Amino acid sequence: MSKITSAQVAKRAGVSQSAVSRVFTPGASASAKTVEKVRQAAADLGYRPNVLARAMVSGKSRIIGLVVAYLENQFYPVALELLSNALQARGYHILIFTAPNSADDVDALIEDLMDYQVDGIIAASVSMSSPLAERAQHSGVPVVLFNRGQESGAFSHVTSANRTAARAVTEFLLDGGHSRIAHIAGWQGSSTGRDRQAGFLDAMQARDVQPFAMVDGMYDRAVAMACTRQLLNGARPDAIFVGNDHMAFAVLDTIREAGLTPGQDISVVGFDDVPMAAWASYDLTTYRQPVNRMVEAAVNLIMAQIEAGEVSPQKLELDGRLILRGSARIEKAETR
Amino acid sequence: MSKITSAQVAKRAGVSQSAVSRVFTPGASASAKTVEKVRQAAADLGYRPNVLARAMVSGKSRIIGLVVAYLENQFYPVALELLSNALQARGYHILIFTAPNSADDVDALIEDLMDYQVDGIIAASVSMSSPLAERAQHSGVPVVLFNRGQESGAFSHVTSANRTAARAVTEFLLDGGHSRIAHIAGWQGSSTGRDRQAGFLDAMQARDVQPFAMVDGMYDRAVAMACTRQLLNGARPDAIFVGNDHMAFAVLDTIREAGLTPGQDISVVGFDDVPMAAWASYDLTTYRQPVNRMVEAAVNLIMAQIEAGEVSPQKLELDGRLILRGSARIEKAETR
DNA sequence: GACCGCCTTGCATACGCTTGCAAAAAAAGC
DNA sequence: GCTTTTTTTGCAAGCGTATGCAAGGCGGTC
Repeated sequence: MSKITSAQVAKRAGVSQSAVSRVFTPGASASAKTVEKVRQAAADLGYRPNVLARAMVSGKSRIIGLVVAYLENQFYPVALELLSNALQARGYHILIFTAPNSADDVDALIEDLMDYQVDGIIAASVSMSSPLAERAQHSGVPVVLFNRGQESGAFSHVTSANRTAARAVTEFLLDGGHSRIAHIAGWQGSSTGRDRQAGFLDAMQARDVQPFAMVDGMYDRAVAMACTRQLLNGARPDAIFVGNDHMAFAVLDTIREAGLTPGQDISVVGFDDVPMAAWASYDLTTYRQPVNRMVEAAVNLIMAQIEAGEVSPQKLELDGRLILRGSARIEKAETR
Repeated sequence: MSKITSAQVAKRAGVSQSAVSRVFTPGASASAKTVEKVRQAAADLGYRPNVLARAMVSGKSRIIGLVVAYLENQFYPVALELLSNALQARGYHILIFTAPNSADDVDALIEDLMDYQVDGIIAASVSMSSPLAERAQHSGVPVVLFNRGQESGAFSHVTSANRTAARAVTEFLLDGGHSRIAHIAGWQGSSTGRDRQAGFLDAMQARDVQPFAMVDGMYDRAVAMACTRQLLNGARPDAIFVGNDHMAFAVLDTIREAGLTPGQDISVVGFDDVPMAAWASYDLTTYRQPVNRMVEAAVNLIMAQIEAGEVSPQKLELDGRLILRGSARIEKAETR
């Protein structure tokens, strides 16, 4: 019922309020016996410093705003958990904002977010509008884009080396003897979707082979299924490179629904390597994004920006690797 | 860079700071022209009220602490998203705390949580220790348990009618002509795990049939797989009722791995009806928890407690329904 | 035109804490 | 023991906002 304040603790310990504050402020000076008296009194009363009040005067809330969408894609819950743990370990916590679809709403949401005086913003799977960029920049709140790039140099971001990775995936399929390769791309409104598609095209052009088909799967299960049905109609591709695992599962389901066997009749490769990709029912060959390292990098970036103040934005691209499983035929020579 | 304060807006608008405050406080009185002047000045300067400062004086932070674990179980990301949206719609936001395993750590974490002066706590898939209960109670912070019950009358909670539901599931299997029914239970350290197991036993005893086997799957994929392998060894069950979908997927994978066909050789029924259960590769018959209604109820509960202050804890149990899919054989007569 | 009541507005204070400053106390040096 | 240096401590001023209170402004009534 009652909130205990530092003043109450001070009275009980027979010291001044500021003494109490100093005891609970790391790096402040206090004699051993003051510390002892205060600790005791605090324990008796069940006192804990009020983070909000502290935030007001210090200007640091120890809150990181996380904007997230696509939570149905397992990649994000996983990343969320890792991010939360990493930040908790450093004394920060995550205030969640689930992103709506329209860009306008995202702007409103970020405003909302900044009202909380967050120390930093991590935007996962969300692009930011330019006016917004200005706002954040102007308020001096560091922003890190996670798993999404930004051409305009305003923000830091951390992604996979999507283009290179997609190129590697495509080369793997070509090496596997596939010649009719389709690409169900990630949403073309996102940098990841575009970059992976570009990598796909890079590889195809380098080998001088025409894409069998290329469509935008919108990172959506239903759309991916519809695309797949379309592809299976008539002359079929012998391989499909899918923009992420979430869609790849839909593709696999659809292929089976058509009575075909993935990895045999058609090869399928995804992107992300979410835990589910390893589950027997899907057994999806996919490019593993290094989530752990991505999270670590994102956290380091935002911490550096918070602590150092002005830091020039960094664009980090991390390498992952292709994980071979059963959903895609493998080059003869490579078969062990 | 610069934070705009209400005082700056006041100066520009030629009014007092309190006038500015009143314009941004719903339900406060201000003349049309003051409102106009202030709004204009605020827009010019890009002013937004500081939520933290507001929280300090009003004592309401508009932050809800959410403690969550098991994010790899799709049920929780889904619930998280719904919760976040529902709360955002009411002007609240979620501060995330990912729960560790040990109970001690949970306590530490809640302390941590209360430092942020959250207006309420929603604990999903987490039990709370008694000392903690006292702390929260004493601080007057409403707590709602989500998808987990609590015998001690301290907190509100919202769950499915787990026992009844599990009983219905089991009866469905019995009606389907199964006689060697095993139960891979949810973690027996959780109320949901225990209640569902109790419901299973209720049904079995009512029909006077012995469980083929009953083991604790710990809500863990690996454990569930191990249990399943064990069960498939030698004389097999003809049906397995699994404590949640997350484990049920593991069971299905394991059954297939053994060369058997779920729904034909062995029936499998899960609990939750996460989106993935409907995916073709799993096609899992399962009991649908009414997540939408559960979330709605949890939000209403916590709001009521926040606004009304002292409210006697409510224990809500919502009904869901069995969703028939391909993973379990159906009673002859019911086959359409 | 004087009087009454109501809506607006500014003043001042409080919320719980940190922190610069200067005084007091303790430690160190001779 | 006395001065100098260092550490500890209390005082007081904020941080940005909400709000009770009293003064001011306004229209309406007779």
